[in-house]
Amino acid sequence: MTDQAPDINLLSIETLEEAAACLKVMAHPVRLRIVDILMQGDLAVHEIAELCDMKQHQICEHLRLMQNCGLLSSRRVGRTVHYSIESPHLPSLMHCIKANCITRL
Amino acid sequence: MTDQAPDINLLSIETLEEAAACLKVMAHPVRLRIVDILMQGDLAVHEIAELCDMKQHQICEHLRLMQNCGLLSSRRVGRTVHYSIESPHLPSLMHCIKANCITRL
DNA sequence: ACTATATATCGTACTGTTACGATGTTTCGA
DNA sequence: TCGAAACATCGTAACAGTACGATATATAGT
Repeated sequence: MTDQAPDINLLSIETLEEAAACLKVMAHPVRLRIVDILMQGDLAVHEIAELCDMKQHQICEHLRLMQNCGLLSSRRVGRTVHYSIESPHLPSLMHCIKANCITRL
Repeated sequence: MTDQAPDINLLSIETLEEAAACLKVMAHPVRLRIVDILMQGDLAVHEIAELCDMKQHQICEHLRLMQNCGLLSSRRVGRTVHYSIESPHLPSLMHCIKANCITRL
């Protein structure tokens, strides 16, 4: 005989997958740094690349990934493209990550 | 000539990687469900597996992963093993995830 | 028009994650 | 001590994420 599992409120599969997908996007050191940088002001791709000490095309891909999720937005300024925080949730999420994911969660 | 990147406070690589590793662990729908369940009370592996509608050995691996990170702890009770939240940061992180990663971040 | 700068994309190789069946270990009760 | 239940681990196959060089597109200045 198997004991019955207790009654518990479950989040729906869709909700869980949505949250997991969001966390997956944030679960990369370079993308965390990009968000942290953009929270201090909008910047062009080559400036972000310089601050991250990485090739531009790598930064591009991380930016594209985050833009596709609605986390970031971009606007062209002459030859450069400036990225900025788009999601209003992103700063509070970032603060929470700093508060809870660092020095051994 | 390349314009200089502005002066900006950067989180260290170690900090970023630590935070990313923590997020990676949470970035899975089943593991989110397990944490959500355990926040409502400690349970045995087979009960968690039943609630998640998954095989025991899959749940075991997710539990082990989270226990190895210090997120969960376990104690044996007769034939069963009960898992519980170990990290004091986990509940607040979970609340933040629910608040900021759902319905399109 | 031509060139240099800035950004974006593509194909591919590499690496890590996840699922799954099979097998091993621990504990309880007959 | 034997069998069943509960939990854990292993090997492997499938899959996703990442990095990298090469290449493409867009813009400004000459």
